[in-house]
Amino acid sequence: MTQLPRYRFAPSPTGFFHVGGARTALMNWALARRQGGTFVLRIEDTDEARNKPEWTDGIISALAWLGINSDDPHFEGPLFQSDFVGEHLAAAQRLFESGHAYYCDMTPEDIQARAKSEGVNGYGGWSRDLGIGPGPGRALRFRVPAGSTVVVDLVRGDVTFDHAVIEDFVLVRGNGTPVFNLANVVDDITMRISHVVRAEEHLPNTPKQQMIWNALGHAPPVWAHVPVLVNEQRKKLSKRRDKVALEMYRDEGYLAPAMVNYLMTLGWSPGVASADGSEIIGWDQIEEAFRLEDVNLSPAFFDVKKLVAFNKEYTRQLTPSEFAEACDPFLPDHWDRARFRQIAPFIQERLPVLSDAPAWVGFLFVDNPDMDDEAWDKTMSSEFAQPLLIDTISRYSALDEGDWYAESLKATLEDIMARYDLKLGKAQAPVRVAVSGQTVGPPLFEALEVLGRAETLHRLKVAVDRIAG
RNA sequence: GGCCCGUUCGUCUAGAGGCCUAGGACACCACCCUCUCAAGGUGGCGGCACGGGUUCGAAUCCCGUACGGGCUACCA
Repeated sequence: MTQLPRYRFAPSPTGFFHVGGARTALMNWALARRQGGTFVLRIEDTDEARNKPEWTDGIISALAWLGINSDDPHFEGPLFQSDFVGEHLAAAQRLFESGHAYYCDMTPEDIQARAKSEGVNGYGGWSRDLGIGPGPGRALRFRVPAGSTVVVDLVRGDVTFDHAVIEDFVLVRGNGTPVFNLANVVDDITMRISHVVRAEEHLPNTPKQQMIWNALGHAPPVWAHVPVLVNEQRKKLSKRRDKVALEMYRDEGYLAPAMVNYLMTLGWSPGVASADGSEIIGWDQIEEAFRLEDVNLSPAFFDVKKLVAFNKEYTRQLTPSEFAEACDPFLPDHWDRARFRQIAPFIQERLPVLSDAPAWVGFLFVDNPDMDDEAWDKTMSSEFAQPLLIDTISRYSALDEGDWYAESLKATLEDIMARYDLKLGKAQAPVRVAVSGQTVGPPLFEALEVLGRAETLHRLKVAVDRIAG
């Protein structure tokens, strides 16, 4: 009987969800689903995290945003490492009884002092044959045997670690609490995890964990260590230096499918799955094509510029109503949503991120648009600006409300500009700045249509007065 | 310091000894299109870290060097 694969994702709650974690979660998710297996979410909850359940909620909602839904049949959890302490300790006891572990009464200070006086590095297995029994303050250490461990890794191949450089590491602290490596392995064993896919930084832990698996009488899982994500300095993305919180990208209006797609292209390529050479590829195809064997070995730079390019592409693919709805959370509450829906199609293919929406169309929702002084000076200093605006006012005034449409507004301005021997590109500039306060924005005439006759004429007059004054 | 991992355009990658005059995507530049900005089109810039092998032939295999990274807790 072959067991269905069980992938586990084990984030530690820290108050935000790291984009690197998002990527490994996505990889686990793709594999678990394609193979009909399970994605197990196990929270490595520390004391601090246990007192802050909102941290865990944050992880779950971040995963849901990515499309990893906890009500999907392939999803299991969340389970909490702290719920398994009993198993951890039972396993420790077995390890002690079978001789794979021994008690040590040296404190970290003792070890340091000893190492110094003996001129050695680290612990050195001083208590391993002393036959010390359990007791307060005594740590349980793993008896690392002679030899070496080969970690068979799906992305990196075989990696050999010489036991000579692995200390007799601690399994249970002097205070009786299990340590990460033990807890990790025991959790995975009790949950019958078959595949451990995680970031490369865990690779040095792996031989220790594999020894525990073996000592407990189990064959180790399939390992896969994917490269870390780095910043432009090629350092691992860190909370302090870099923008790593997935939530921040979500809150700025990056689309989840864009983020998912982008994250998956880091260290992996859809290859032939993408016939036209584009890296824009849907989740279904990712799920179908993703293979750990194809993951690159070197760290990948998290490039926000490219993320933005993906985001624009995904934004464009939205239907107009989907787009308007997606923008909604980023709009001030008092804005007229019907009016926004009118202009939305014209900014849809222009927005880098959804949170930019208010800046693009804000002039349509306020009484007095903010005037960009630089834009004003640059545009209104031309000699044709004032006369052209005056002509525009008079010709636009002649238009009835019933004729106040983008096409007629455009035709009228084209008529005017001919007299000044201007191209539309030049002629529209003073009007645009007068009305919106900016040199860039949505298509002018559509915006004027939305703005309305009265307000447009008012703003044009204000501008003429300002030039005169 | 020790152990481990890595190194193809600026960035993400394709590339499993001849298909490579090293392909694509993002970025950048130019031109076209165009009511600004986008989008789209065309073109351009730009790379196998270095040195030795192996081979008729190496981006691809081996060794070394350099550089980068990760880990080095009774943290997780």
